[in-house]
Amino acid sequence: MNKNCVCENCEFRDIVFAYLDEPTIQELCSHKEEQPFRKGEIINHEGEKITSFKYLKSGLVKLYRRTPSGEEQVITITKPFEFVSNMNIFSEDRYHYSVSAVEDSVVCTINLDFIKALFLKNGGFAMGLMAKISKINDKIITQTLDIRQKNLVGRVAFILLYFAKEIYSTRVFDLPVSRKEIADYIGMSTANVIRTLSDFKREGIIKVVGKAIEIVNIEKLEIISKRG
Amino acid sequence: MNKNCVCENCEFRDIVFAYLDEPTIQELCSHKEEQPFRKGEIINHEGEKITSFKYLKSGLVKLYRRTPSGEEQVITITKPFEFVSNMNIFSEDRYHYSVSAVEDSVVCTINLDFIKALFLKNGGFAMGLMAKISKINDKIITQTLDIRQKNLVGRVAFILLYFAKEIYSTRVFDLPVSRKEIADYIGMSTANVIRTLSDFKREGIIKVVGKAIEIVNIEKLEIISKRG
DNA sequence: CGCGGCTTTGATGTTCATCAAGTAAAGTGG
DNA sequence: CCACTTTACTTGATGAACATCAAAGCCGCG
Repeated sequence: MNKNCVCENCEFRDIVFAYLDEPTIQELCSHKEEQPFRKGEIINHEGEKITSFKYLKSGLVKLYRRTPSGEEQVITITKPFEFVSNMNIFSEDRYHYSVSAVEDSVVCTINLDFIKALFLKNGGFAMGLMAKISKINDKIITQTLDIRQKNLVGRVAFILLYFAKEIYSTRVFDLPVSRKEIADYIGMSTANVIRTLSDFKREGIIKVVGKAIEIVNIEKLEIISKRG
Repeated sequence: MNKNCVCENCEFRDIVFAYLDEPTIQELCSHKEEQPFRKGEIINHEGEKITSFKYLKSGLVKLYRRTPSGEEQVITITKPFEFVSNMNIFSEDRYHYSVSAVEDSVVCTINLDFIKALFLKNGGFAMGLMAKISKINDKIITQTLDIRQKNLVGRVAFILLYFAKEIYSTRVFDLPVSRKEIADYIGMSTANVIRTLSDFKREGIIKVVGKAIEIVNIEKLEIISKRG
């Protein structure tokens, strides 16, 4: 199984596994495997069979699907302990969406049958997991609706604020994705995403050097995002 | 509680309550209340406290929210046994979205604490409910992504097919919503929804008289929806 | 039978995608 | 480590798609 079982310090315990007693956690831990992924690697693939329960321990991942016409639609980009690949483990036997690492990431994997058995046995665990998965689904739906409602500049502002506030908690960060991926995220063309970033730069709202972003005037960006 | 407890014939038993034994179902039934809603009435309101578990027994409902700027965003329109108001009963204490009846509807209501207790006690029930809620969330996300990817005509075609296939299972039906509500659903302007319907009519793909719709050439509509 | 809301259509303008062409950056093989 | 190749980024010009505005028709309801 895994070499160094450091589940003791895992944030996840507080969230979903809070209801488990020590022996169960030990057993869970012995069923667990940690898997590292490099930036760009695919964690799971649309259509693949779901055989394990996975959650992101560290890094950053992108949830996406491919449209019939072959383009990529980014559904969300999310950080540790939001196990986006697992939204339908109880309702489907195959993944509906793909997940890939947009930064070097570590994923913890537990046999799905083990989790299901635990779910059946332990009501508190079941409820914690249900709450967590509902929250994630809700976040995705809300974000999608928020984006849909905005125009181009509003969307770009929104996504910059999302990275700054939700993901990195700092006004200075490196974009983890390409301009095209941002475009696929907010449903715009790549050219116009770049154009809008250039506009923001010209107006002194942000500083951009390649992937490096600094939000200079966050208030203005908030206004643009809201008004958009 | 309720006068005539006809839960025996409720389709819901097969879905979520399949795991419950007869006494529990009887108890559940005695906790249940049926509530009728007229077309247009609000079933629950964004921001309201969630105090009960609700599911749609008959009719048709619209899940929506109001944007900061006051416009309505329709999230989905759905039929019985897809209890859309309950997607976050385990993760939030207030509704994030509003639900209203777009046709005369009957909603079954069960005290939330009772459901939660059952969820904790009965693993099978918990799993059934989890699967159901996941499925609904997934359906909403998939539909939103499908719509987002299409252009105007594709979206209108998609929504007509949705009513014809998913909701009414017939090529001839009455639109349960106004043109504006369709526009709010697919994220387009009302005028352009109407224009597109007129175009379809002119091309002989559909017949439209007020709210009455007949899909004449369903194959063509499918092509438009897919290509859109 | 007249009033108000929903629907319809045309005209106009804005927003945004697409195309093209050029530049920078990042791999890749010798 | 450098030349080469490829991929990502950038900007401008153009046109298509779509929203908005306005005016008129329709329909249900008091």
